[in-house]
Amino acid sequence: MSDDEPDTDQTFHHAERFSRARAAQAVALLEDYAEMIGDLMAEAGEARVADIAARMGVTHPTATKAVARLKREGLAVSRPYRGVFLTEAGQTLADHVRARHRIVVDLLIAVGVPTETAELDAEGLEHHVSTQTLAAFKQYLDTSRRGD
Amino acid sequence: MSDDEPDTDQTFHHAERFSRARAAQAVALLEDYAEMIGDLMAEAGEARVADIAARMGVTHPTATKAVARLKREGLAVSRPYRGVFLTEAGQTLADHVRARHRIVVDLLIAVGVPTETAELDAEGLEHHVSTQTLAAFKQYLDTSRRGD
DNA sequence: GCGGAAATATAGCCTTGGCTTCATTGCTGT
DNA sequence: ACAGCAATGAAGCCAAGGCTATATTTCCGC
Ligand SMILES: [Mn+2]
Ligand SMILES: [Mn+2]
Ligand SMILES: [Mn+2]
Ligand SMILES: [Mn+2]
Repeated sequence: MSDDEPDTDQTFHHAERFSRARAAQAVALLEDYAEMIGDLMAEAGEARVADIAARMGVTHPTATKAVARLKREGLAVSRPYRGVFLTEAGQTLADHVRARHRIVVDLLIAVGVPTETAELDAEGLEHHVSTQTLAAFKQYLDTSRRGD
Repeated sequence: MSDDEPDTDQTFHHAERFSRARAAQAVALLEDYAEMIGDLMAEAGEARVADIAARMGVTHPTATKAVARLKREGLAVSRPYRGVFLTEAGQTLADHVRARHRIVVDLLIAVGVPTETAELDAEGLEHHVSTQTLAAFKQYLDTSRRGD
């Protein structure tokens, strides 16, 4: 700084903000994989690595690596050459993520975003929506549905 | 899949969505650094690595590496032991990112998110807001400001 | 002018999350 | 029963983005 630091606390707030965004991003992949594995189990009865990879738009080894991380974090289990299954914790996460995803899409649509665009943007957006923001979204959808 | 692939195109749409989210994330850091360097130049007349690192909440070598990537992408220039400067392209990006950031914060507040929370979440959210969504946000803010 | 402190650069390490290539296993049809 | 193909696993490469530790340069006060 050119002068004697009149903005030390502002700098701190900036740092805090970026730090939170990085933290959110760090769990984004786990969230998406958990949600998707839950979807596949519900739709097809099982979640195979090949299906996971296809839906994520990545190669099988990449999906396998992600599954390994899920297992390490206690969110999934799997036996060699068998499918992938969510643990209790994984299922809970999947359900939460799915619900949040839907609310984010609905809010985007409610404020005028085209449906297709809302679906696309929500996939990245959702991971940065805090519980407070999610609550505000719910409230908004509720009151705007009621009184129109 | 258990049966003969009735959802091939749905799988494709999923993959497309995740692919877009990954692409957005890949440029998020460049966007934040560009915006911040622009801010520092406007506020202090120059952007030093130490200040950039402090605001990003990161160590100096990390900031230096990010600046190296900015230079590689043609968004910034710098001479050893001197400050960092945005190129024409970098300045354009910074301005665009700053404007988008503000609109995202404003929209969050407009739908009922507490101000402080809006500031925090926007830092991560913004990078996944497409031009279509941004346009919808602008429109919403405009009409809700006009007719209340 | 110079010496010490602060800023900057450099080197090297780690994890994440992509990829390709190749080995191994499972499944399925004849 | 088994041959061959599909699915999975294993190994190893790369870039991004974080870190620590150390070297170098600049700057400022005296
Ligand atoms: Mn997502
Ligand atoms: Mn999602
Ligand atoms: Mn940001
Ligand atoms: Mn921002």
